[in-house]
Amino acid sequence: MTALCASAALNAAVSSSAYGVVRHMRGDWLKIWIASHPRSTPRSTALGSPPAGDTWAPISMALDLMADAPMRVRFAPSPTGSLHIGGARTALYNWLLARHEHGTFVLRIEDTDAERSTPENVAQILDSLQWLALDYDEGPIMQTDRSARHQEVLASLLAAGFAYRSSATAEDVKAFKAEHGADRGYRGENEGAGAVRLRVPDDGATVVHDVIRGDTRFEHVHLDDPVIARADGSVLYNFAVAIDDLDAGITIVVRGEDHLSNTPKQLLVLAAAQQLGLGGERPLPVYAHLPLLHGPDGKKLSKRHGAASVGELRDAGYLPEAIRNYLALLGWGAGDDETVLSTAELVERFTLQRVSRNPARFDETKLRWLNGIYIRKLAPGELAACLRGFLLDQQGLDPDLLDRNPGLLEQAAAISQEKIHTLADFWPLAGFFFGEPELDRAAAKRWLGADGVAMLREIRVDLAGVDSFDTTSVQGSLEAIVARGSAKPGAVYQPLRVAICGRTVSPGIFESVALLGKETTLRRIDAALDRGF
RNA sequence: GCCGCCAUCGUCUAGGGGACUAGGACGCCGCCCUCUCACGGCGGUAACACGGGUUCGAAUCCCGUUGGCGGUACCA
Repeated sequence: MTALCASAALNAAVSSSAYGVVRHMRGDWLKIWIASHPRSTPRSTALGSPPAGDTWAPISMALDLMADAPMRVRFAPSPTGSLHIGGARTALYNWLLARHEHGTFVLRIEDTDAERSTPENVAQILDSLQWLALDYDEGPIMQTDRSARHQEVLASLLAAGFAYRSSATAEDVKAFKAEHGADRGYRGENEGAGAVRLRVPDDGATVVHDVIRGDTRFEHVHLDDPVIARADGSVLYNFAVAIDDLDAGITIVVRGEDHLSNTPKQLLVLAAAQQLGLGGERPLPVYAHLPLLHGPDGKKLSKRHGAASVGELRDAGYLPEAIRNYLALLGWGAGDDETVLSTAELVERFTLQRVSRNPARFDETKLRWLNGIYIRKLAPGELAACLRGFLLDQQGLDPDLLDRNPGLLEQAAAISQEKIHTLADFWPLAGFFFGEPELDRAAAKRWLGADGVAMLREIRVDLAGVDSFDTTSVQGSLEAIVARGSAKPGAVYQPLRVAICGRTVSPGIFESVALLGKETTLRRIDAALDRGF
């Protein structure tokens, strides 16, 4: 009992040191927030009495550990597909935590599923992380590279009787439950051959110390003996993840809530390894299970939900910093009413205590809004650089189109900046600066009727007489037309807009005409006139 | 089925016994600005899942119900 308390306190102290969060100090005892939800009512403990529960640790022990137990976190994606938004959010939270605490961020690739893991997926995940600017300090550790160590531990577990070989099938497990009750965990026999199962004791329970959810208790009697290695000896997730986290010295495992139910199995593996002295002096990690991300319909996020992967977000024209900001807000809040937070501010303010327990829906409209904010924050030159990369790499545009006229992209970017929400919005709005636009028939019908054509003739005459053709002079010329006629401003500007860009929407008309230049503007007016409506 | 997690506006959230007539942001609606679209400004719409209990007092603590989600693979 005493030993149990001490080891729990040890864990608590280590994890606490990792965040540097100490709730209370009383005498020789220090209260740590990990064992119950940080925002829950503190457990009452009489002054001077021995600490109740496992939220208290001796101060001396904690201080010792704090000194040399820096936080180590990891992100461990499985390369069975591209990096999805949920994975990106998990990576971001780990990264923010590591940077906030000056800890270490380890990347591990969980490729033990040879059937579904591919090098292409690994490359894509690495690329997505790099694009999001989530840099790691160690790794990538390939899980398959660690098979020697896995085999070593597996053999020890087998030899010591913590695990056994069994040929039991899913049907056997079902039959067992039919006989012993649906809530009774499966227990097998050592057959000396077959898959390796971990032996779960019937009595007792494993408690997951979760810094977001508090303690979650899993009664052993309900737990199946988990299969930890295939019949061919290759190890499975719940085994490999536990050993790898232990060996990497991970102090806190931050991952999706879908792993919560698996955690007791991993803890049981860890406990067995520790009893065999296979983990050195290292304390076990504590856990933080993040709420899941759902699609707009409340279902699990999938390919059907539009931009579900980081690559698709990139193709849709979102900026990495906007994505980091938005993803951070999905399950975490700064506590005040701030929603626009730069990455530096995120690092500064991020703590696990403020992570929500509720699942969140991925809603692209808010991301669009945030992305617009970040686009407007960019200097025109920076925006032009972003646009150039996007148009060339994501949209496969011919570089000649952009480079034919040096400086044009930056100027077009400058006058489009407050009108676009994503990089993808730019070309439909401002592509007419770079080549002949397509004419929108509805726009022509509305604005290039008899009145429009007459107005266009008048505009053509006046603009032909403008010499310097900068924004100011163009504006003066066009406003003069409005002033001397009885037409509303729109009756002057819209026909001209449709003539030069083919549609009713464009950047400011004065800026657009000036940037397009006198020659092109007049030519497009003539073309519209010739077309005859 | 079993085991577990979760439950505040349509969405993301603030809230942790009295400060709640429940705050902010996105969206939506209206007005202002205005050459279009945007941007910006102002205003509005809209939520404590339900039922018990504890308490002088519950969005907040407890229990139950309902609902959602996850796990239950020789996947991760």
